[in-house]
Amino acid sequence: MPELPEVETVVRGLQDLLPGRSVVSVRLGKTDFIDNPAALGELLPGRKIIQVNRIGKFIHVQLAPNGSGHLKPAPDLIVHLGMTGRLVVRAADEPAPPHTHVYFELDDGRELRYTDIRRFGQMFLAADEKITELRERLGEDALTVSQEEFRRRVAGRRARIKALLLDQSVVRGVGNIYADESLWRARIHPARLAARLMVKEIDRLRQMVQRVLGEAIRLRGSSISDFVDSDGQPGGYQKWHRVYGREGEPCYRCKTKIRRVIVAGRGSHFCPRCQPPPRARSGRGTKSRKETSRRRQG
DNA sequence: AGCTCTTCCTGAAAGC
DNA sequence: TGCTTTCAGGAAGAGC
Repeated sequence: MPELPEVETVVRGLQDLLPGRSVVSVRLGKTDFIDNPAALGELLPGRKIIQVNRIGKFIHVQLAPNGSGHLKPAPDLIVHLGMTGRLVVRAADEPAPPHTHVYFELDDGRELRYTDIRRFGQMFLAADEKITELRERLGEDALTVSQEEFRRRVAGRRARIKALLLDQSVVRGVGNIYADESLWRARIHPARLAARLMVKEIDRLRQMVQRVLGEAIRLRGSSISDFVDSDGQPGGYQKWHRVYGREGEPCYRCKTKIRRVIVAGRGSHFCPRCQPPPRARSGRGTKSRKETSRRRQG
C-alpha cells in the first residue's frame, strides 16, 4: 500500500530511468480509473519526459510540449497508485503481469507500465492550472511540514488524531501504516481527539511522523502486499514496523500485547499501555468500547 | 461546517 | 474439501 515513502521510492527510480525518453504510443486495458483515457493516446505520443516528481502520494510525470503541436495542449501525466498500483519500466518484449492496464511505449524499446489489481489508483492529464489546484487541495508535505504549520492544521480540531493524519488536506503523504507507526512512537492513542492533545504531543507527533517517513524512505518503503519500486524490487521497512500488522504480539517497549481497533474507519494498531486511550467525557462507569458496529447483511 | 461512514475493487484468508 | 463471506484500505462522495 503505497504511502509517501513508497511513492518517493518509485519516483526516484523513475527519475533515473525516464528523463530524456519520449513516449511513442499508449496502449490501454481497463480504463475505469482513468479520467479521460482517450486523451492519453492523443496528447502524450511524441512528447519527451523531462522529470518525475512527487506531490504527496501523486506521481507527476512532466513532459515537454510536442514540437509541432502548437494547437494541442501539453498537460503532464499524474498517477496515484491507490492500494495496489505499480509503475514499472520494462523491456517491451517482456511479458506483463496480469492487471496491467496502461502501457506507455518509450523510444528505447522499453515500456512504462501501470499494473493495478484493484484499480483504486487514479490516472489523469493535468496542465499547470490543474496541478496548482491539486497542490492547493492538499496540505503541506508530511516530510517537510513545519512545526508551526502542523500545529495550525491539527490543534483544536475535534476529529480523532488518526483521522487527521490520514486526511491529505491536513498533511499530504501519510497513510494507514505510517500513521500507526508514528502514533506509537509519539505514544499517542489513535482515537484521541486532536483538540485534547497537548501542544507538546502535537510537536512530538510531527517529529515522529518525519522520523518514520525518513527511515522508511532510506529502506525504500514497506512491502506489505504488493508494493515494488520502479525496478520491481520490494522495500525493507516492513521489518521495522512496531505496531502495524502486529496484533497480539508484544510491544517493543513494554511487552504489552498490541491491539487493533477500528478508528476513523481504518484498522488501527496500538499499544494499550504506551498509548493510553482517551477517557470518556462524562461517562459514568466504564462504558465498554466494544462497539464495532457489526451490521448484519440483509 | 466538520466529521464519520460507505463505496469502489480483487485476492487472500477465515468461516462453516 | 469446497464454497461463501470477510477483510484490507486511498480517497471521493454520502450521510449525519
